[in-house]
Parts: sequence; C-alpha cells; structure tokens
Amino acid sequence: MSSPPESTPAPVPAPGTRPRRATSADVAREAGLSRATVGYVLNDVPHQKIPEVTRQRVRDAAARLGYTPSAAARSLRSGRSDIVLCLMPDWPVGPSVLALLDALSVRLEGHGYTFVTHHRSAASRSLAETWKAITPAVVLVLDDLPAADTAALAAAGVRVVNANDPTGELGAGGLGAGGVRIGRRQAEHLWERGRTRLGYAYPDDPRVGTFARPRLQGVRDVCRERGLAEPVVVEVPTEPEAADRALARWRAAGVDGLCAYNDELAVAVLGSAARTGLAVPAELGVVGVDDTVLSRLVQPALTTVAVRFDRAAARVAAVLAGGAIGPLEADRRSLPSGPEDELRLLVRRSS
Amino acid sequence: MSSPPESTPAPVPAPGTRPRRATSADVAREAGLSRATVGYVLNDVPHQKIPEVTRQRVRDAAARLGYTPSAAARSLRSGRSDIVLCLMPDWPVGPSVLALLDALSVRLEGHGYTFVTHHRSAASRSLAETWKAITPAVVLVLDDLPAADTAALAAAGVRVVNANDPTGELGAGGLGAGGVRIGRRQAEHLWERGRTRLGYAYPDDPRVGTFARPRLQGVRDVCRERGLAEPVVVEVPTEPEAADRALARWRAAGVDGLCAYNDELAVAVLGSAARTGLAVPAELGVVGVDDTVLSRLVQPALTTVAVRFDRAAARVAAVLAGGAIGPLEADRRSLPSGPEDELRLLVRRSS
DNA sequence: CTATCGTACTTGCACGAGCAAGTTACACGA
DNA sequence: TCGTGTAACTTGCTCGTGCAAGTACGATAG
Repeated sequence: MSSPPESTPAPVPAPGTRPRRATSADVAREAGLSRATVGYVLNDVPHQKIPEVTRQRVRDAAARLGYTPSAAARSLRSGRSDIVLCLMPDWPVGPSVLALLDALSVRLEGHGYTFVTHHRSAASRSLAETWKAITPAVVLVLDDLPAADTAALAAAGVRVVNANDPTGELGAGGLGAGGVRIGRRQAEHLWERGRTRLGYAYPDDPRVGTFARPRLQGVRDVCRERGLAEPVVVEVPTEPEAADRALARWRAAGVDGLCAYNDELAVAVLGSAARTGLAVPAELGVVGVDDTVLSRLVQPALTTVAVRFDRAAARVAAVLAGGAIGPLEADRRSLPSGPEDELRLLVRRSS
Repeated sequence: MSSPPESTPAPVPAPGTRPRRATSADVAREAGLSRATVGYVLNDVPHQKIPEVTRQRVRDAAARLGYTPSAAARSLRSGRSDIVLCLMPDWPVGPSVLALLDALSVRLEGHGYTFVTHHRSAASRSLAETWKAITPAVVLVLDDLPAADTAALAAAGVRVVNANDPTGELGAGGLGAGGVRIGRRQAEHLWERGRTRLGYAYPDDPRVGTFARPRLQGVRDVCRERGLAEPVVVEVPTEPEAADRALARWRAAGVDGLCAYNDELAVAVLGSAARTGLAVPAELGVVGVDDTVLSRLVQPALTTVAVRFDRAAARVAAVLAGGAIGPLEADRRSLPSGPEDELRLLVRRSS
C-alpha cells in the first residue's frame, strides 16, 4: 500500500507474523527495564521504591505498545478472574431484569469487575461446564440453582450469591424476596383506593414461581393485616380465552381489585375486561408490575409497581464487590439504600 | 486426623487450606503416571499409543478427584479461550433477541464453546477493557461497533462477527439485514390483502436505527415493485398522545395498511385506533414484528412477523463455530437453512 | 578503609496446561 | 548377541503474570 511513509500510527506487526498482543516483557524491553519493575509500576505495588522518572518511562512504553495485561495469565496466577457471572434463568426475563443487568454492569465496572451473563436453557449442558470455562470471581444466581451445582461451586471456592434467597448475602431485600414488598405495595394501593375484595393473577409458567410466590405472599399478608378475605388466586395462561375465564371467576367472587404478577398478565386482563364490557377502573382496579413500555400504551393506562433498578443495582453491586461475608446488619447499614426505596408505584388510570 | 482410614469418599481438603481444584498433576499422581500422559488421554490427542488400560486408569483418577481443566491455564497456553462473547447493544432488546441468545447458547455449546453476553450501556467503560478481561475466541456484535474497537479487536486476533453487516461473514441473511426481508414480508402481506397505501411506524429511539432502517427499506422496496406510492413514515414515540398524532397523519394520507417497527409500536397504534374509533382491520390493517406474548392478547389480536430463531441460531452458530472465513457462497450452501426459512408470518385479526 | 544502609532495581519461581522431543523397555529378526 | 523398531511412556520447555527474595551500587558512618 502506498500510504505516506512518515507515519506509523497503528502498531504494524511484522509481516507474516500474526498479530500478537504486547506482553509485559515487551514493555520491559521497550523501557530498558526488567519485567518485575514493569509489573510493580503498572500494578502500583506499594513498598517498592521506584522513582517517578522510571515509573513514567514504564507507563510511556506501555502506552506506546498498547499493552494490556493478559486476563488468562493474570487469573492463572491469582487463581481467580475479575469476572462476575450472572446465570440467567431459562424462563423469559422481562425488561426490568434487563435494566438491572445494565445497571449492575456499570456498577461492577466501577469496582473493577467485568459483568457477564449466561443464558442457560433447559437444553443446556451441565452448569459445571460453563463456570469452569470462565472461573468467575462471583456467580450471581437469579433463580434457584441445583444443589449439586451450588456445592460444586462452593467446593471450587467460587462465591455464589443467590438473588432470591432471603437468607443469603443479599439479605431479605434481595431481588426476589423484595417480591414480598412488591405484592404488598400492589395490595395496599388497592386497599387505599377502597377495594375490599382482592384477586391475584398468577402466572401459569411454573418456572417463574420463584418470583411469583413471594409477590403473592405480599398480597396475602396485606389482606390478613387489613382484615380482608384471602385473595382469589387464579392461574392465568397468556391466552385471551384463559384471561376471559379468569376474569369470570373473579367477577363471580366479587373481586374489585386485582394484582397481576406482571404487566403482561395485567394487560391480558385489561383486554378481557374490554371485550366483556367490564369497566376498569370503575368496577375493577388493576395493578401490574414492571412498568413496561406497554403499560403506558394500553387503554386504560396501567397502574404498576416499578423496581428502581438503579438503586437495587447499587446495593447488589456493593455486596458482590464487597466480597467479605460480614454481619448482615452492619453491612446493610452501610449500603447506599435500603430495599424500601427500591420500589415505586406508578399510579395511572387502571386503578 | 482421626478420620476412618478406609474411606475417603469426598476429596476432603486438609483443614486450614482453602479448597483447591484438582490439577492435571494431581490426576497424574493419583494415577501413577506423568502429567503429559494425563493430558494426552484427557484431550484424546491422536498419534499417541496409549493402551486402553492406562486410559481408563487416567479417566478413573480424574473422575475420583473431580478434575476439570483450568480455563485460565488452557487459554494462556492456547492463546484463546473457548468463549464467544456477545456484545449487547445499549438499547432495549426485545424478547425475540433473548430467544436468539438462548438458541445460540445451546448451539454453540454443541460446538464446545461457551456463550456469554455482555450488556454495555452508554455509561460503560471502554469496550477494550471488557474483551481484554475475557479474551474471547469470537465476538458477536449485535449493533454497530466503534471503528476503533473493531480495529483493536482485529489487531489482537479476535474474530469479530457483526450480525448487522450484510457484507460480513454472516452474509446478507445476517440478523439485521434479514430486516429487509422482515419489512418485505409485512408489506407484501398487506398488499395481498388489498391494501394500497402503506404507512410505516418508525421507532423514535435513534439507537435502534440499525434494525429499523433495513426493515423500512424492505417496505419501500415492495411499494416500488408493486407500483404503490412511497410509504408514509412517521416516527412514533411510545406514548399514547404520540400514537394519536401519528394515526391522524396516516388517516389524512389515506393509509389503509400499516407496518410497525415492532409489536410494541403496533400495539400503541392499535390502542390509538380503539380510542379514536378507527376500525381495525376494516379501515386499517396493522402488522407488527416479534410475536410478543402481548400480540396475542391485544384486541384485535395482532398479525406479526416472527423470526424463527431456532433456525437463525443454527446458521449463526455454524458461522461462529466454523472459524474459517471461507468463500461465502460455498459456506452458505452447506448451512442448515437459508435466511428465507427464518421468517414466519402469523396472520391474526389486525390485518 | 571497611561496615552498614537504603535505593533501585533484577533474578527466578510459581500458576496449570499443551505438546515436541526424548527416553525406556521390550519384542523380533538376523 | 546385537541391532532395530515400536509401544508406552516421561522430560522439559512454553504461554504471561505476580511477587518473594536477591543483588548492585552509591552514600554515609565509624
């Protein structure tokens, strides 16, 4: 190629040799120093007397060669990588979970970790294969993990944080156990609006049980505290006819306030109500969960409980990065926010 | 230690020492062989004459110790890991993309790879930091990548596959360029139903442009081929009022068939139509994209174009795992399916 | 003129796996 | 009895880092 001769902006590799990343040895050679010195400078190792001139020499050389340490070598040496692996459940995750991932990613990067997710489906090979191919520092589990896998991870010295375990490191505010709070918020809102007979739209997908159970529990708790009857729980598959049948059952039971597992189910009910001529919110108040885009678009706009993932992420990231499994109470006091601030009720027309 | 002498079922680590994974050296010691032999047996290295008895001895020892190779050491030695890193865009991904991830994950596992995704948002640190912390074998990019990052990856010998680049390894059937086909399918369906004036609901989020542009192009192409007027393109934010305004513009232009960028926008329009008393499908046919759960629930049920991700995943996985950047045409002929089979039109009530 | 000390480095091993090249041990043929 | 061949291994180097322990050198003290 006939490019101008005087400029070599990119590090052009010797022709024939395939591109090789610069190593710390390359940097050492470039700087006229030993590998060790380079390591000390670049890792800011304390108690090493290295004058600023030399430090700069090293940093310049590193910059010139575009040096970045090899993750493989580093984690071979140190025994663990700086990767946080999030195991995604095999059930469909909603947009809220995605928002959490984004937020977590940013937070953990701030702590020097790399956040990565693995979607495993039922057809996936053994989980062990996966984490062994990565050796993460921490594994964040969103749903439940087979006991065998948990044990294997623990045996290998990998920290496992389960977002749904109220007794785990994340404490009761963990993501799923926060589900109790979500249910409470829905029910309390309906109660405040004068609804006296509550219904619950429960998902028919057994895989989301980990999330659904605590939410329903929250609704139950509120009913008991407020002296209302037990909520009328109906499992609702996401099909129009199913929603119609469910709605019929709630009407028969005199339900005037409905908590749905998520916005999707809430919308199914809303559609059914429109079809069968049931007035929302006049005859039935409906509250969803997630604040999906959709919840603003439907008629009437859906009242919904949103999780403030920016705050939740900060808390989770702090725990993940904290490492030390200290006394929970002390930990929680120092955390950026409590689980209480992490919910927000968006009151729209449907309630 | 006073443990029963005859039984050591679980590999009990010496008390005080933190659990350490078994290495191939441990296996060698256990089997009474050298490390090299262990390596040859476990990796099934050809041209090594190792009798079946010995092989079994090694495998037994490995099983007894629960040995699994260290990914770090392996990728230090070989220069690359068996990880395929998928860079998720910072815009909200729909359920269809998630399905693709699941399918890809399964497929790539079949090829011995581990599939992992990284959600990067605008606030993320430089991409370079991320891939250097992982050294993946291949990077699958869903949206566009800054040229600097592409160059850096290439320079480090990491293969980059861009799902949206029609000129890339995935060929014109890549995921986004398949978008042209999606748009075509929507428009052709409406044309077949006798619609003569088409509109397009374009997303207002600039980040999804990579996906939206080819879809709109497909609609345009069909209009030209069928002798219809240019489609009336309106940018629709996902707010009810915006949908109302957009609908008014289409009505004014005499639009009787509407292609929406995705189901979400289609639903917004449907809601608007219901509110303003426009009959769907009598006065306006609407076609979405994605086959979200929602599309079956709304009134009227939404006609939509679904991507058959099982098939798309098979093709993408084959390219990712294939490695060799061979002649595209030859490659494509041997692939499990062509991009044409990967779309499915689900005709429901809205058209 | 040596002993001591602190600075500014370097030498060298370890991490765990892959693999080329070398080494045994034994069988078979001349 | 001595090659010669081959099956069945082992030795030893390599990948790139981190870090403990060593060393060279100049300055100062005795």
